Amino acid sequence: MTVWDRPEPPARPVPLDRERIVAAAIALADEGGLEAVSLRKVAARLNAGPMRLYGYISTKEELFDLMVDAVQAEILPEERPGDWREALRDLAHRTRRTVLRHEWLADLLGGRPSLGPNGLAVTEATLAALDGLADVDTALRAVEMVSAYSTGAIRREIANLRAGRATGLSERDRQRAAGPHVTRMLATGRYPALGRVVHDATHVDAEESFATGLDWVLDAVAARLHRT
Amino acid sequence: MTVWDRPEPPARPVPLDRERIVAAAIALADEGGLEAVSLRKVAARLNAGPMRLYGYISTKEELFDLMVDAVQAEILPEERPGDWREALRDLAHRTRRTVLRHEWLADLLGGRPSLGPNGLAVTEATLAALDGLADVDTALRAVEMVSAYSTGAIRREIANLRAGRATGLSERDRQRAAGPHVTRMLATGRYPALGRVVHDATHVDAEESFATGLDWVLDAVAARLHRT
DNA sequence: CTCATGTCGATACACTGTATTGATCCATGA
DNA sequence: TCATGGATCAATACAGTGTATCGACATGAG
Repeated sequence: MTVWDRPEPPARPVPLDRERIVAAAIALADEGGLEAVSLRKVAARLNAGPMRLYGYISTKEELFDLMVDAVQAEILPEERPGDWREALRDLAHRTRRTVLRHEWLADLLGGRPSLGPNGLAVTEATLAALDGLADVDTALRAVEMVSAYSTGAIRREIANLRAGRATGLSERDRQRAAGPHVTRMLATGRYPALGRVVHDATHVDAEESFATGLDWVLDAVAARLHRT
Repeated sequence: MTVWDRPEPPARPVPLDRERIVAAAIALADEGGLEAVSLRKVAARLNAGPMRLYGYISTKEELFDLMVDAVQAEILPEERPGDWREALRDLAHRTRRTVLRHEWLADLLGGRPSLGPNGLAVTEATLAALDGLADVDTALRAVEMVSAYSTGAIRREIANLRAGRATGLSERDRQRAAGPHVTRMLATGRYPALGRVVHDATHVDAEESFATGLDWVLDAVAARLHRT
């Protein structure tokens, strides 16, 4: 058997690690949303068979967990501002911007506890902002409230954004015209208060709306802090 | 051809409507979570072929929308309490209890705008609570903030509940021991504030935690109302 | 050089949402 | 009364999913 008869040995498989796998999955999700992430496509992007991934993760959910933790690194600020209020505000806005960069994050954030290193670091940073300003119980309550508001508000923002994209209307148009369906519903007269709002509310862009709500929430925190 | 040769005519198909379809889907979701809802299973529960459903809905997402709207009826109170604060609190707690009855709702609520009749009715009821107490802009901001907090907090509660069920630990144990993984992470010393909280925080059950956070949020609303 | 070990990928399975297609029914017009 | 048109429904089909199983093969030890 000469060299010419023998086939080349199979290419040594590309070395793999979780980081590479997660990066590929995130790239897919950034391009086509969460439903574009399939184990087959992730593996294909790494020149590997689908089953190869099961050495590094044991379920697709675990891949999602890793993805969330990876992008949560983008939330962490380099330096902590001195003021607690500024720190909390900054964290909330960084979270929002991160989700805007990775819209699929809205589908996962809050869906499971974030126990990865970066997820814990975000919680740590939030708690640290209130360090020494309140007893642990108050601080915990405050952090939970702020993050509940943030994730809820961000999720709605993304939902509206997607809905707007689907109907092809701009955000402004959607609030006013609200689409033929909502217009018809309002015409029934069964939603008077809602009708007034749709008709009279002054439009504010999403970031400002988020910021205002956040300010209210932070006011609530401030009230409890100073009471101590 | 005698009667004996001819087969019986095929059973007239069971009449179908969206209500029946949605009810079947909700039953499936209540039993086995959202991922237990497949068009095939829903159809089977109604003695119909899968394709039959496409006369009533044109996509699975639409079925989800209908499911959400259907259970949102459970949120609406029979009578509106006089006090705005009581009204908002009641709506939030009703939302929470509804999600606890239908855990899958946590995965959908906030994921898309709720534009069905009941979804709009919930928004209407929330807005109506503040009617005449503030200008439309303030009222809208308040409603958005309260509902962002509610959905965010409820979603986290369900997430924790599921995680606890998965590890078999009770809610109390999870907060203290937090599982071997978190214990190990805390031992690294990289999360000092978090460590203090896990160690020192007094345990409160989920409902009380939700109620407290909600009170803070409502305080923030009150502050803006009286300012007018 | 041989053998055991453990890793990798092909195959397979049960299942998904949905498009297409063909049969079967009812209501209508002649 | 019969034929015909149109609608309704079920069967089949397809491309894709997550994951279990298992055979082959390269690599390290003896």
